[in-house]
Amino acid sequence: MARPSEFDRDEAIASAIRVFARHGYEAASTSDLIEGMGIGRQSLYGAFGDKRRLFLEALRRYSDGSLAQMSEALAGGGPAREAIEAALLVGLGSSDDLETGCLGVGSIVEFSRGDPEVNALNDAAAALVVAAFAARVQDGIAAGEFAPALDPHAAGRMLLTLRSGLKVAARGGAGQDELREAARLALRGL
Amino acid sequence: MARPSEFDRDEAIASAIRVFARHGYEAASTSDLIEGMGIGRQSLYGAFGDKRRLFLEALRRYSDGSLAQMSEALAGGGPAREAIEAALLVGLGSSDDLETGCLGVGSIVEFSRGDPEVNALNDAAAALVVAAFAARVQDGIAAGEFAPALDPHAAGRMLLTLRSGLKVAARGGAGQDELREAARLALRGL
DNA sequence: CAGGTTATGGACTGATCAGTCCATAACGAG
DNA sequence: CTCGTTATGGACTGATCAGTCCATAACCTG
Repeated sequence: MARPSEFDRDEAIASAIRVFARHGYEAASTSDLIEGMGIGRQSLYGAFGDKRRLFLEALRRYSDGSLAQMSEALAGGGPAREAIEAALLVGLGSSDDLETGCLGVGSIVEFSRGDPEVNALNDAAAALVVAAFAARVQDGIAAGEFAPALDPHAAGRMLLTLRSGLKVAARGGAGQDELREAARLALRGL
Repeated sequence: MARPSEFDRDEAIASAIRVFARHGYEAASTSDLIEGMGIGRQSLYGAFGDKRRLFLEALRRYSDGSLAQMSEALAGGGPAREAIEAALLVGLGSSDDLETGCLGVGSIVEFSRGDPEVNALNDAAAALVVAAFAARVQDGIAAGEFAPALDPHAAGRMLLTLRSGLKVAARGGAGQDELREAARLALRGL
């Protein structure tokens, strides 16, 4: 056969996610990526195509991981309100770790609606997050925690919007306590 | 004396705000700025120093204008809830106008806490917005609209976070109706 | 009208960008 | 051990970047 890769593809993408999350797409140079991923230039192009395709793969994987974290939080057994609060706050990146950022929010802010493939990834991810929130809201209504008149899907969209705001606040330096208090206050409406 | 400028400085900055809001700081080239502002290269450097100082001036002016818009909405005579909802939604950029963006959120996402001067501008702007929200919340408590136990300052921070989320949603393509519904739902907690 | 001053536009610069080329290295199959 | 195949690293390319230089144009004061 042939010479095998010297790097682990999953680890390399995880590193690329960090680089893109820190700098954004445009401002992350291929040299940043090579250094951050610990691979050679030709390996990057051979394994991932080009910077854009690497970014799309990183965005897809980031969204998958983020949804998994939130789903796990939402699956918690306690009251719906507490599970939703936990899902809102999971993986935000504390003030200890100022280098992290959200690839989803970052790509929306950077590209707006200008890139069809980014749109498709973000739209799909948003639909899944909204659905996950909506399902837990529905549970809460059934359990008598929330008002019966509440529209679960609309509540889900509000919670996604709120989470975007929390991510911006976290990236802007807000501490864990401020974020939690903001989440709690907004959740009082459910 | 000397030859006078052929362009209006305020209009040029307003144009620069549009260019930076659309592309972000890094991705806005000096050629984009020159074209968007309708001035020559040397005029840009002569009048504004360099790209970075132009950006800082644009960010300052954008924040001033944004605060003015929100203050005007908050000063509306009706119920506090309606004024706050209006302030949350003002100037978000509808789906008709997909080119606009928020320089404040954009700079937080792009720079995180990495640029001290950007930090200072954004921190000052955030404090003013939070204070404006908090004052109107206080009014609402006094008028019996909101729960007396509500902490106005914490509510103000939540509203700023919510507004950031709404801006991300707007940039991601959300329509005016979705944005309003999300704002209303989150406001039910006050 | 003349002279000092500032604005303007176009050519230019060194640096950096994403992406390619190519010689070489490392592997499995025979 | 040898050969075909794939991975790797370093040099390289044309394009674009932010910012500068300079000759010229336009204005106000005297």
